[in-house]
Amino acid sequence: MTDPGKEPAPVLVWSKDRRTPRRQAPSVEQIVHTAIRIADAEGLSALSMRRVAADLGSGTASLYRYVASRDDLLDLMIDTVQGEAGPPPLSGDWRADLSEVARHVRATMLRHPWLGSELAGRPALGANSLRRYDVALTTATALTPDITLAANVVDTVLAYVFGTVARELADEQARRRSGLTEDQWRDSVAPYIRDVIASGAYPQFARLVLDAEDTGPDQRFDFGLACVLDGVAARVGGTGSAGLAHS
Amino acid sequence: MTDPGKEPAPVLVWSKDRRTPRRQAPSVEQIVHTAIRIADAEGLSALSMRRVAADLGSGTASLYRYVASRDDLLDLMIDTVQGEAGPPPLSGDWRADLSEVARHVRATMLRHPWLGSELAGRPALGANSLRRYDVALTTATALTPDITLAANVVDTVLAYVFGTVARELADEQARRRSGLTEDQWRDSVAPYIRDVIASGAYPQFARLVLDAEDTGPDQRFDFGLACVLDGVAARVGGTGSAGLAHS
DNA sequence: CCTCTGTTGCGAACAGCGTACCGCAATGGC
DNA sequence: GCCATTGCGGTACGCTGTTCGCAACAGAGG
Repeated sequence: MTDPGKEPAPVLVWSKDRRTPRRQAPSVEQIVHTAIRIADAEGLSALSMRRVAADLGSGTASLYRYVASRDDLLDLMIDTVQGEAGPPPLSGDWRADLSEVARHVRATMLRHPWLGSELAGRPALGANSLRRYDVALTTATALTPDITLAANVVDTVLAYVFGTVARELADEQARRRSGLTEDQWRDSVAPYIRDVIASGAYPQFARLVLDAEDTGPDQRFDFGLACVLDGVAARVGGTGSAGLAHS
Repeated sequence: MTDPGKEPAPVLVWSKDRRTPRRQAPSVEQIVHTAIRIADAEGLSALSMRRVAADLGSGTASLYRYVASRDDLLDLMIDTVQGEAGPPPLSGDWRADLSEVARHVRATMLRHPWLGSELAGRPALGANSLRRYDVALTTATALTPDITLAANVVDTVLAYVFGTVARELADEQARRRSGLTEDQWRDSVAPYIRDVIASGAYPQFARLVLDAEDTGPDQRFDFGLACVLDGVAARVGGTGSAGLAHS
């Protein structure tokens, strides 16, 4: 450690190595895949440009040759992930097909827990997102030829799916952010919930916590989806376009 | 402007003023309100601890006497905003009341565009959020006494609301992030959409863009909400507990 | 084979972030 | 009028996204 970093001192020619063996170009796909891997494994907060570059073995600034900004990278990650499972086969039965689309979306979000928070503030205009949307629209046109109505149906179903899965993910996300283990987290939330119940200000919530039989997230999802599809069927089903009648 | 910021140069004793007149304590409420104002006006990206402190006229480090971290501040902001409108009056008609709750939630999210992205990754356990949830549960118990089922109903409705409004906000959020004006944004999106349609790969989406009559976000919201409530009524309405029958 | 030129990698620097430490000034009690 | 206590906030650390400009290479032309 003889006087580190004070004198640049032109090194002897023969002692300077060829820096790095000139890594091959990372390419956009590699960057995006690496970023997705990091976000999946360690959460969005661990996803920095420096980190991606390090995992790729390249310099940080090099990434900007392929991706304009971190924001663009996130958009690319989202769209890549939307396309990772092929489109589901369509049976022609609109209800089964829309269910399948919904389950697909949920599976994608659960596989990539960062999707929920990231998708919230962005319009999904990527090629894969659009393909998914187009498939969903196709299934809905089996219910009604009116494209406006079909879009309303698809939007309703997808909104339900997104909202539900976002809440499913919220707990795990918060725990991860806090850095606690699952047990520590439970032990830190439990006393608060106990106080909330003991306060008596939230009687129904208390009843829910104490009495409810937890049916598990899958059943909850299926229940809500069934409700939404029932409602769509009731409101759009028979008629061609009387769907906008109110309440 | 004589050589600004180059020489610290110990100032003469009599020229050093009493620094700052010792501002009064900011208090948690003031901090949270200031933060909300900044986020509402300039977006989440403009919300930094330094910025909040500056707007409050206090030192940055002082905030940490009242708020443990930026993350805690965000949680406090969320819960404050959830409580800013009193609970809606309950009529006893579950459908009208649940609609009212849904409209309330939407109004809150639209008033604070940052709520969408922030709420996505957090469980809402604050006092005001819990009160809202409790009110929603109460309205649902008018539909069914089964608390588990009532919670499923409420979760379904709220998931739809959250998902829909999140998408409503997404466009505006993206535009804001890009820093473009509304016109610039439109001009930058339009050619892409044109290309997408011209590609022919998304026929239904193309049909939607070209043929659909835009009914406006309010009507879209009401349509989806009516669907969800229809579905809930169909699945829970008459029976007491047969709600989990599938598909 | 050499040189010249366009492309690409990336070190270093910059502004700004959240947060921890701790000296110092103002305040309350005597 | 003095001192002990309190708590504000300047400063600093390590991190972030992003830019600039040079170094190193590839391929073409002589």
